[in-house]
Amino acid sequence: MKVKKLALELNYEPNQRAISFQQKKSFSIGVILPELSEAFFSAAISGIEDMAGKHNYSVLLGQSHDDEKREKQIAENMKKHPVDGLIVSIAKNTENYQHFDIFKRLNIPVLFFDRIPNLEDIHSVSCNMEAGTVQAVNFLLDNKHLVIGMINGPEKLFASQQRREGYAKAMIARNKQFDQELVVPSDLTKEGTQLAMAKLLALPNKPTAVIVFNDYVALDAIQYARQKNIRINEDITFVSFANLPLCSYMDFAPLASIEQFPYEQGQNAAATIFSLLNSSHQTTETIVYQTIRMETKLVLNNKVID
Amino acid sequence: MKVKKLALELNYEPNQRAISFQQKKSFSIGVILPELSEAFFSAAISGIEDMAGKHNYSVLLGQSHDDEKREKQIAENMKKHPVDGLIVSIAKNTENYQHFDIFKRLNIPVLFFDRIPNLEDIHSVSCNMEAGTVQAVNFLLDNKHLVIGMINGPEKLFASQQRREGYAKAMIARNKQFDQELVVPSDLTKEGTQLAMAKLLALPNKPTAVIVFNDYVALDAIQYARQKNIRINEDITFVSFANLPLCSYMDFAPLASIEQFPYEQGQNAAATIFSLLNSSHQTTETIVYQTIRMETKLVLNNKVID
DNA sequence: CTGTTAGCGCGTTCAA
DNA sequence: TTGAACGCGCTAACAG
Repeated sequence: MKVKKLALELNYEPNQRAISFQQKKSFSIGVILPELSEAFFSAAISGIEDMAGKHNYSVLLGQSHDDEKREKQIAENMKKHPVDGLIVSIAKNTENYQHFDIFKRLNIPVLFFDRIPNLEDIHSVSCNMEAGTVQAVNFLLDNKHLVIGMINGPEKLFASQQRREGYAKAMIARNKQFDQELVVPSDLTKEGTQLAMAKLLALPNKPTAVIVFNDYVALDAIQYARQKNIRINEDITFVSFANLPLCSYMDFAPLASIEQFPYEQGQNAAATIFSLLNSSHQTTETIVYQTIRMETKLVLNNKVID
Repeated sequence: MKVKKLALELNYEPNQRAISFQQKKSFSIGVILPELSEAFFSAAISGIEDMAGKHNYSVLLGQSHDDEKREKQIAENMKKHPVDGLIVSIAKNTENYQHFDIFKRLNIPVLFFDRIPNLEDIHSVSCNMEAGTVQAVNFLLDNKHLVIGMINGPEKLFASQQRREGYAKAMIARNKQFDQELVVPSDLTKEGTQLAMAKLLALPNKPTAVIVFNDYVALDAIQYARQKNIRINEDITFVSFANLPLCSYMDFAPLASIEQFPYEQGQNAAATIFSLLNSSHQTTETIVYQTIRMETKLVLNNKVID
């Protein structure tokens, strides 16, 4: 107590750097995201940061710009720093995950988030996109749409596979025929999306509704359709993923969105990392891989002006 | 060379933690922002992160959610970590800057960014909002608008003072009368903005153009005007600040925006911090405070659909 | 030029 | 219960 009193008097402050060094802990977790300026990811990091704050942890940020090389370099940086845990949303072209192997060797947990590799022996937090797509299809079928198109993402993305899978399963579950031609991929650029939309419109059985990979893609698709004088959500109804907050200010936005709760997903990811950090203290021999699937929710875009 | 060879063989890797400890450097800079999910800030951090990467530095992120208490706590965290430098965009209600004083004592440079305190002895990177507002006023005057309203931000914000100042100066420079009543504040919430818009519309000399604090506020103002059956950019023209990328997808958005180049501003802020870090090595007796003002640019919102 | 050592600030351990 | 000493991994200073 004498020490404590004196410590306060001299306003002594422990040197965190020394503690980090000695404890072999940095009290920070790394987060690697493709693009911070996308609403989904900025909401996610917001959730991660808030949860980290609650655990008195800091967040080290890296942005891959969807570039595998940059992603590798950031991972390197995070390893050097080093972080106690890592949350990663992989770049859209990343197919090699070796640059995350070192973390396993160093006993630093890596948790994949949203954009997850299609692997078994990893920790992950993501949305159940298959179920989400089923929700979308059911919504459209319930609204008497018979021909449903889909503008999907790049085929190698796990998220694209899940959407396709959900689409097919939902149709079959409702005793409808699943037509391959109604699913067209986009590379997520405006041009790619326009091309995809053009393909759908050129089909003999032109769709009366389209499920789109995400809201950004939806806006491009809608823009293209309007240029072709198609009445949005009348001639063709759009349903999308993500639910951008700004959609409520738009006159022509998807009728409904599959909400993925990025903020909550981020919180969940961070919470999971912290639980892994704590459990890794114990001498658990076998690693139990956390695969957390969060449910999506179909929400109508409530237009403020109608 | 023998050592180097052996080091490679054993694939020895230096322990960054020990280096940090010994060198008293963490090779990371802290960034405190009010809200990451706002497009402006997410673009800014993108620029900061990219610049930091070039210097092999990491970015430690904190989000104040415009809460002074939270801001304080994050600053505390950053100090403990500790970071080598700090970039801060202050919360909108922060009026006390004492929680940043400790950094000065620790010889850790603090650079204020965009939301800057109205003080002399600080480093800062921000936009010249006064000049930006002059651009906006001139644009409107050139387009034959005689009565120009302004929905400003909270009056104690430096950014609000600058806009007001710019408005007044621009009018006087063009030999027009500056009418106080045409400047109404909003607390930046939707309700506050609607109230402000209502005030403007109730004036005897109703404005034919309105300069709005930022694009988010503009969208609320426009929404309110539309509900009153006012034709946007016909009955009343809107000019705003920030230039949200999604505006190009909207049918009713401000006619023009004062672009603030958040990404470049972020890069600039980071570059400035690094120059401060290097210069603080030398035994410079007197601190030269960096006050960097970046110029804005008026851009027309090019509608893709017209 | 090469090899050795002190010491950074903490927590832990061991001795008193 | 209290206090002294050690060692984490590195770099800088110093000695050979």
